[in-house]
Amino acid sequence: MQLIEISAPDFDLEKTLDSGQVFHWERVDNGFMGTIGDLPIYIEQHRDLLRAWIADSSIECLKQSNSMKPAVGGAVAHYFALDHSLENIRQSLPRDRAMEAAKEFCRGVRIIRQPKWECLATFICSSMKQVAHIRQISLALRKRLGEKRKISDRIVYPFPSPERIGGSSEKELRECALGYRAKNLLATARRISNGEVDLERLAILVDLDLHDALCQLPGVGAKVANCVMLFAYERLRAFPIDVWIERVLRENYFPRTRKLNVARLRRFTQEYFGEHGGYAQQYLFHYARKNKVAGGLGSNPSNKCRATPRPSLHDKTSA
DNA sequence: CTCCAGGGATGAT
DNA sequence: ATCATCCATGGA
Repeated sequence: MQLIEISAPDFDLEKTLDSGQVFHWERVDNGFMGTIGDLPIYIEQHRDLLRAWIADSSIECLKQSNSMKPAVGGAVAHYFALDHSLENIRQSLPRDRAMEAAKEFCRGVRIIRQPKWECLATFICSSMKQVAHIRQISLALRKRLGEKRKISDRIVYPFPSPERIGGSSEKELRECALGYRAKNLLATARRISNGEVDLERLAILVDLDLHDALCQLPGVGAKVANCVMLFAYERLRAFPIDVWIERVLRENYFPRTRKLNVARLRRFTQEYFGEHGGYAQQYLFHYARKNKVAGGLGSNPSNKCRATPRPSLHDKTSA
């Protein structure tokens, strides 16, 4: 075991890992066990300091660079986006009532930089699933198809490659509780593993083109594309609209608008929340989910007393 | 038991 | 273009 310390002011590890953007970190002792890419790692936060432990076996793989600790420290800092100026980002967000409450609640929450395939695959599995179950699916996939790694006396499973998932079967994926999502995950994995699509190369595209390219993949629509853009492609303007966020937007910004199509909602989010809209979205999402409120008036998602049935979400418009 | 979940694809208006 | 329906599965 090797300890690396990283300075991390204005950062909340626990809230960040619990905010529904990443699904494979497990609470262990006073910290979290997980992986950054293929690197198994255990991380604790002590005020403005992160303490990360990696296995001695991981060090062998990194021996080529004679400066192993700075490399790992840099990888951790990059993954958690410790370079984002949350002060500037908060400053750039709107100052309405809902946003202010979310900002305060989400102090220290960062949009992390996830590996592209891991993020894409996980969000393909996320459709019509609660956060708890997405975590369960991620674990099942990693246990079933991932390569077992040891750190101290614990075992972790990095996310399996496109080749590994593409080389499995729909039946095997269904056994990971993916249901109808298995077909989509398999098809997308194969498009990537056979070289038809290169997720790294898509990074050169501008937002609109990246959004279109991602939506070509089976199981990827506007919402998942925006999640992947935000969490894996550093597109901080991307604003995924799921059922929670749709409720938040309706109740806070369009309290009594009858006909509010998704195109109009999307136009509003892009203009109103601006260049760091993804942060606004994540803060509003996490605040609403953790406090079981959409608006500030104690309304909640399981409210049975709404006058009209909640319209279904068809988020087809381009970002 | 019922209801719903960080939706997408498809087919009918 | 917009809307309805179906798709598996498990937590609440």
